[in-house]
Amino acid sequence: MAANSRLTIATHALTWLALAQRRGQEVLTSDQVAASVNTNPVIIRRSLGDLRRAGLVEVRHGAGAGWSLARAPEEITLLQVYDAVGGEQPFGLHRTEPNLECPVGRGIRPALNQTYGRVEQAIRRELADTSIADVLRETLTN
Amino acid sequence: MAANSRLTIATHALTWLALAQRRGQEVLTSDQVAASVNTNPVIIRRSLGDLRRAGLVEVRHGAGAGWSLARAPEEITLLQVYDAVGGEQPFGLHRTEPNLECPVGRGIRPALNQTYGRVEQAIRRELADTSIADVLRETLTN
DNA sequence: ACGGCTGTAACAGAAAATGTTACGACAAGG
DNA sequence: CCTTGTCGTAACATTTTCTGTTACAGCCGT
Repeated sequence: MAANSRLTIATHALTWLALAQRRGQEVLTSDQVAASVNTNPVIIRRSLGDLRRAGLVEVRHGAGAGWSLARAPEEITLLQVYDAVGGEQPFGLHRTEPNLECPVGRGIRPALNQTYGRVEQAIRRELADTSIADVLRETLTN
Repeated sequence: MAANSRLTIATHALTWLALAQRRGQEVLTSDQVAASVNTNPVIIRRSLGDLRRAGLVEVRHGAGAGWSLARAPEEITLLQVYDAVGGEQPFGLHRTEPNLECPVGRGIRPALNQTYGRVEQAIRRELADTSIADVLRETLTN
């Protein structure tokens, strides 16, 4: 299984920003976030860069720079994060085009796209139901 | 995106077996299935081997060997296929353990597991709603 | 102007999925 | 019982993707 962890990394960063904000810390640097996630600061800058383009976080440059949430944790859903970091399809179609001379090879891709589309919608519904505030609350109770 | 195509390959093979069966062809060899999927016969043997272990297909050895469905196409759901081929999680957790000295690093994995578990259940519900017979019908209308 | 931090390119490394070759095991049919 | 065609699986090659790392230019408070 090659599941990527981008949604996890981004959610972790946002949750950490939310907690820091609540504690009165205005901004966090990518080094500080990286220390919590336990990875390289560049990974964090890439991830938070995606979130900035989606309008979920703000960045300050220059001396005393760093990241902060662009809106309240209750207003950020995991679906927004998923879209921001480039949501991936759970299932891939054929890597090489199937044999179009076979009736199954010809028609199966649209048929599967239909089913896979329903799965994707189900995923989106679940992700839309969870906010960063929810994740932070759950995180602190564990 | 690294989505793997195992569910797609397995479903394609089953759909092709279902159509062949309806046409009166008792068994298909892995070469014949591979020709429709447009891949290597070994890939098909591996995939159908998973399905055989799950009781979804039967195999005949020796001369005149090949594969056939072990039950009616209406009785095979994509959820069974998903489980047979080793369903993968849509989202991965951190690759390296987060910093456990940080409250977020300590509690976020169980929190995310909870949300990711709900997503997984939603996926399973959708897959359970589609059978190979459904896929075959959709495939032939396209 | 200085210093600290972001933004991004470029490359290295690792991991996973897929594709390929090869060969032993097996069973139907002569 | 021997031939023939196919499965089962190991071993390896290839491709792709994700992650990690280094490096450096750009920005902006102080």
